[in-house]
Amino acid sequence: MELRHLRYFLTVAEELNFSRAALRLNISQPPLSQQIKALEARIGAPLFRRLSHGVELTSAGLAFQQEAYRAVESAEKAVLAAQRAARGVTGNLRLGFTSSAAFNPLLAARIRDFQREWPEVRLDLVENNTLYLLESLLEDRLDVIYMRPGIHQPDNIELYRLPDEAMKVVVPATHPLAQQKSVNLLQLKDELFILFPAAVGLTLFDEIMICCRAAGFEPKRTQVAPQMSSVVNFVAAEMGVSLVPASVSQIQVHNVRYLDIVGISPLARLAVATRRHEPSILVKHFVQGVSGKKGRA
Amino acid sequence: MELRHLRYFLTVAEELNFSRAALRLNISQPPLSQQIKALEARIGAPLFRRLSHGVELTSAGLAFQQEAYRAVESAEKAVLAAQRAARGVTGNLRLGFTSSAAFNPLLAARIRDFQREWPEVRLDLVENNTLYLLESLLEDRLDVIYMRPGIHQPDNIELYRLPDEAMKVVVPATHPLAQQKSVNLLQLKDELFILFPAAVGLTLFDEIMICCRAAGFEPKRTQVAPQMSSVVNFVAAEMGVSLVPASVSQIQVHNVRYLDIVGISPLARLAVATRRHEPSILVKHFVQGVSGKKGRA
DNA sequence: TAAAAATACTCCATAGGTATTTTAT
DNA sequence: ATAAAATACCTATGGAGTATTTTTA
Repeated sequence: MELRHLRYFLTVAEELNFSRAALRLNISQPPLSQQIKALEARIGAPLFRRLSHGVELTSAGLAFQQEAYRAVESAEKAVLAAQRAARGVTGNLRLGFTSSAAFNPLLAARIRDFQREWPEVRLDLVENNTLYLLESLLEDRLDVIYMRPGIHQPDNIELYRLPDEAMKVVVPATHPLAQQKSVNLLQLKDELFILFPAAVGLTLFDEIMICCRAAGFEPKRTQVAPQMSSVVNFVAAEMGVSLVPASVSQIQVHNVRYLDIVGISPLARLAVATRRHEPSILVKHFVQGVSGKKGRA
Repeated sequence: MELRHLRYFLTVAEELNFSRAALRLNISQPPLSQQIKALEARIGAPLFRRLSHGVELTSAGLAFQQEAYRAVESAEKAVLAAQRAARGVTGNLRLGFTSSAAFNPLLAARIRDFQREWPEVRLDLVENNTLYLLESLLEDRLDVIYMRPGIHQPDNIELYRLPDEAMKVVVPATHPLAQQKSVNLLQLKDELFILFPAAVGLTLFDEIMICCRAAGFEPKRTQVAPQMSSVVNFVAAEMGVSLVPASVSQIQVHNVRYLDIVGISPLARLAVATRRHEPSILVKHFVQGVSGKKGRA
C-alpha cells in the first residue's frame, strides 16, 4: 500500500464516481479502478459498493476514510515541518553563558532580537562556567556559548570576540573607599579578594591577578565564590572586596557600592563560541546577529 | 512522495546507517540511497548528514521523523479499521421500534445479546410509530425496525415475523371489572376506548376494531393517545379502558389493573423489518439472532 | 438504453538489482 | 586502509494509457 492508493481512495470517496475522480486525479478511469481494486485486495474487503450511477462507501470504506485522511495529512505535514526546520524557522538552539556574562547587555539584546526574528525557535538557556560550557559545546550538548576567552582554547571551535568590558571594584557601603567615586588597584592591596575559583573562572581570575601584579601588589588573601551573584552578596556581607565586569553593577544589592577603576585596570573579555564547521542553520542565524569579530581570542 | 519513502526514511533514521537499513528493508543499499535522495529532493533539504561511518539526522530530518511516523501509523490503522468494520466488529446500527414494542421481551433480549456479542458496535435507538419507522427504513435513516405488520407493506423490505403476543384489557382500579381476573370483549361494549390514532397505530387499532366487531359490538366512543405509556396513564386517570399487548403490563402504574381476555381476543403482531438485499453485515448479524420466521406478514 | 465500472492489452517509467567509484576518517 | 554512501548501468515490475466489454438501474 502506498500513499497513491490513499489519495486515489480519498478522491473517489469524495466524488463517489470513478470517472470524475480520475479526471480530478489527472489519470484515466481504468488505472484508478485497478488501484482501488488492489487496495481492496490488500485490505481484504470492498471499500465501495458499485452502483449503476456511481459508487457509495461501504462501512469498511467509511472506517478507512478517517484514518486514510490523517495519513495523507501527516505525510504533507511532515514535508512542511522538514522545510521549516531546514529554513531555521523552527527547532531548538541550546545557548550557554557564564554567570558573569548573564548581565552583559549584548547577550540580553541578542537573545531578545533572535527570539523576535525567530519566534518559533525554542531557546534552551544554560548558565555555567567557561570550562563546563566549552566541554558541553564540544560534546554537542550546547550549540552557542558566551564564554570568557582564556589562554588555550580548543582549535575546533569558532570564536567571535565581543568588545572588552571595563571592570569595577565592589566594596561594602561601610568600607572607607565607598565614599570615593573611583579607586586605583593599589588601594586594595591589603583587602581580602572574593573571586571565582581559579579552576572555574580561570580567565577572569587570571586577568585580575595579572593586573594586581602590574599595579604593584599580590592579593594576599582570597576567598572563592561559585557565582557572580554570590560574589556581590559576600561583599554585601562585608567579607571582602571584589572586581566585577561593569555590567554586573546592575545587581543593586543593598549595602554595596561599585567604584570605577583609574589607572591600571583589568578588562572582562567576552566571546561567543560555536563548533567549527557548524552545520546548524539556527547557529548561523544566531551568530549573524552577534556584533563581534571572528578570530582567535 | 509515497509511503515507501517514509518507511525507508524511518528505517534509516532508526539505524543511522544506509546499509543496515537496506538489510532490514530487504532491498540493496543503492536503491535505498536513491529513494532517500528523491525524498530529499522533494522536500528541498537534506534529511541526513552523511558521515564516514553512518549518517545522522539533520534538524529537517528530525522534524520530518515525527510526522512521517504518524503518517505510516495512520495508514496501517486505516487498514485495520476497515478490516474490523468489514467483519462487523465496529460500526453503527440504527434500530427503530414502536412504543408498544418497547416492552416486548424479545426486543430487549435481542438488544442485550447483540451488544454482548458485538460490544464495539454502537446502537442508535429510535422509538416511533410503524409508519414513521418504515419510511425511515426505506430512506436509509434506520437499518432495522421492530414494527406492527399491517395489510400492505412495501415489497422492498424483508420481514421477520415474531410470535404473536396476547393482549390484555387495562382498566382503572376503581372500575367494577377490576375485581375480575378476566373479561370477554362484550363486557366492554359501553366503555370509552383509549387507542392509538388510526393513522399512526393503524395495525393495532384495526386489530382491536375487528375483534370488537367479531365479539358483537362497535366501540362507540374512542379517545386517542400518542404513546403506549400515555394510554396507560389515561386509563389510570379514569378516562376509559384500553387493550394493550401483554408485555405492556410491565408498566405498573398505580390505580390500573390488567385483565386477561377470554373468548375472542385480538393479537399483537410484531415483526422485524430490514431493507431487501441489505448489504450491511451488522444488519445480518442482528437479524441472525432474531427468533422469527422470514416471510410476508 | 445509457452511464459507469471492469477487463484486455500495450507501453514505458522507475524501483530495484549488480558492479564500481567516491568519500571521509 | 576501511567502512559506507554515491554513482553507473541494467532489468523487469507494475502503473498508466487506449480500446472494448460488462453491469445495472
